[in-house]
Amino acid sequence: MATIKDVAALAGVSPATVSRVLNNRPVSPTKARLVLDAARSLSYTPNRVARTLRRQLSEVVALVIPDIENPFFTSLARGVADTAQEAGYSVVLCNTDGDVAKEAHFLDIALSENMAGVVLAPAGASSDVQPLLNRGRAVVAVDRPVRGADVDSVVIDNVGAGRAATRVLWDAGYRDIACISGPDEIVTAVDRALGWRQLLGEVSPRAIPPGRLLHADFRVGGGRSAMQQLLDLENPPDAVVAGNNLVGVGALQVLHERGLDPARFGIAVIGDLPFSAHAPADVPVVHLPTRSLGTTAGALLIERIEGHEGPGRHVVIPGELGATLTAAPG
Amino acid sequence: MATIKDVAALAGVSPATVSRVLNNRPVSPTKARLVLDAARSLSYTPNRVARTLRRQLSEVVALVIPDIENPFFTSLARGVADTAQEAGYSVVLCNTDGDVAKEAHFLDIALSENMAGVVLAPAGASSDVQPLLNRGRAVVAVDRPVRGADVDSVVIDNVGAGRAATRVLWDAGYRDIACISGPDEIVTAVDRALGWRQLLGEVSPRAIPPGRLLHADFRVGGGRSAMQQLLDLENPPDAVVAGNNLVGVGALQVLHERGLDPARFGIAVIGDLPFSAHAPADVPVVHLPTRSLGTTAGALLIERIEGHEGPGRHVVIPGELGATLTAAPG
DNA sequence: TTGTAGGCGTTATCAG
DNA sequence: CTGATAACGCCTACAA
Repeated sequence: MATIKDVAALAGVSPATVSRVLNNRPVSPTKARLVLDAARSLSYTPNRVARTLRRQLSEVVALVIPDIENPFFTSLARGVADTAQEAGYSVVLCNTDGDVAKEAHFLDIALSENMAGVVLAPAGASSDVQPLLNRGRAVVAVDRPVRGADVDSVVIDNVGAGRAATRVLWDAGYRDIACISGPDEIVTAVDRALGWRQLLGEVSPRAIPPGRLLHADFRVGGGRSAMQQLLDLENPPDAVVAGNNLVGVGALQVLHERGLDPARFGIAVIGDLPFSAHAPADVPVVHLPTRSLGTTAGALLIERIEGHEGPGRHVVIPGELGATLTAAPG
Repeated sequence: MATIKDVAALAGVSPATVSRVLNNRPVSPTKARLVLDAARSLSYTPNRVARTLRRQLSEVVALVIPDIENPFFTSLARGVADTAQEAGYSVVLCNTDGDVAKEAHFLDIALSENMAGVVLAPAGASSDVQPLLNRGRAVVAVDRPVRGADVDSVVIDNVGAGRAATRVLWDAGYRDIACISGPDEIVTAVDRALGWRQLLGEVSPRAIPPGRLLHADFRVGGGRSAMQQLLDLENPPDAVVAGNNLVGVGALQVLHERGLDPARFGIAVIGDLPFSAHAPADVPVVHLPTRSLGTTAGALLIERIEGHEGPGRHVVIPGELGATLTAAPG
């Protein structure tokens, strides 16, 4: 592998001059040309490890997410990558699998690899980003805030999303609306359930019957078992709000397996149904602009990397009622 | 940030000894304890950049894929990550978006970051992995082979998958079976179409009518427009083989929009339908063991990293006829 | 504008 | 078993 010295030797200049050319520092055009030619003929690539060691900062940023198989996060990832790449940073993706230990591991790697920044979609109740912050690294939380640290965050208006999903069912005439939300240590799940409860409190004089709120795993399997549980009740509800996209898929599977038509047993989903192969008409969806979530987080991160100081900024992005067909023409 | 020197000073030993303790080299138990305590109290983390610079090899491997939003690849990614992590390597994911330039960029990063290896799902017709190989880095191709370089590869039996999908339709009684495959510069697409053509040639005396093979984009949109095109023919086919999972989703969307029942207009999909919210009965699927694809590729990569020499090994994994419901209970 | 030299944090070599 | 020292490849004062 060619080093900066090899290039210098071939070009007949000092390594410092080569470095200057490569970093656009003032160098005489003659020598610049010499260096460029030499570099090309040796197919020289600067060693990023050495550069990072010296500069104390790499041009890589990490995006740490809890579930790479959830389209919510992959779409978000696209957003982050677009923004970061435009600013000259490469994004590497780290999948924590919802495991706080793995998350800690990746945060540690980001630190000790001298990465410029981290966009973190926290896996659990708390994440230790303090070492990163102490070293002056840029950190942005996305989807869920990071507790105990004043970092920028970009989140969905989850209460609003919960309200919207519930309202659409109420307006359609359903009067006993259950809610399958996520684990109660996840704030997004709590907030969406809160929105559901709020809206019902406003529109309905009656108290919510018991057993109407379920905390499921935020995955297909969680949605399935919760839905089964609801349908097996003595007096099942007549509609349900699915707390996220995967829960929605699971719930729809169960409805379909039991021969229940989504147009009769009401269902509204918070988050777009991924790769839906069927028409949207029957299933109202609160569209969550995941891509924007990502681009916004990416933009905040870049600003921090470029030196923005000050207290944490908190962006809340609203969802909007829309159709199911997200993976549609394109 | 604490360095190895700080730890050495606090423990009253030399940096070399600290390094030895941290790397499990023979050190007297007394000093080892001293070092460990000092390290803990300074919450010392070895600087990976420096370590990598010195060792010329990091403990990170890259997984380079063309479409992070395709569940085929995210599932594969899980497989690679599992295997690699077990062997002590961290996996970072690089999304090329099907863009050869981006792919080249990430390969370059892998090289100049001294990553231990790369699992590559090639984006296009050719990928330049030679610089990696020249430096002795481990490289494994997955999903598609890398042309012009003798690297290990793990691929699906695409011809077999094409045959299986076609056969199930033929056996169900369909006699005019079209095929929507992918771009003809992608070998997986070509092979699946080949399987389709092969099987029809064997079972049917008649020639295939014109316009029955379409090369679409391997995404939902591609499946949609191809399906529309087929249905708009003067004499449309009575069944179709969808060349991959996303094309299958697109084709099913169009069928549904036009009120065509998949049980009457036949469709078989190569690859599991992601997040299907409906019952599998109507849509036969050739299940592709993506996770195994990933774990196998990961295993080959680790072997190479650990020093395995010799010519490229080529693993072909068969698909199997199965049900749609992949995101089901669990 | 250019070159020399030192150091980023770690590990490997070589004495002791 | 342990310590001093050089080197990994690069960048950046400092000096010329």
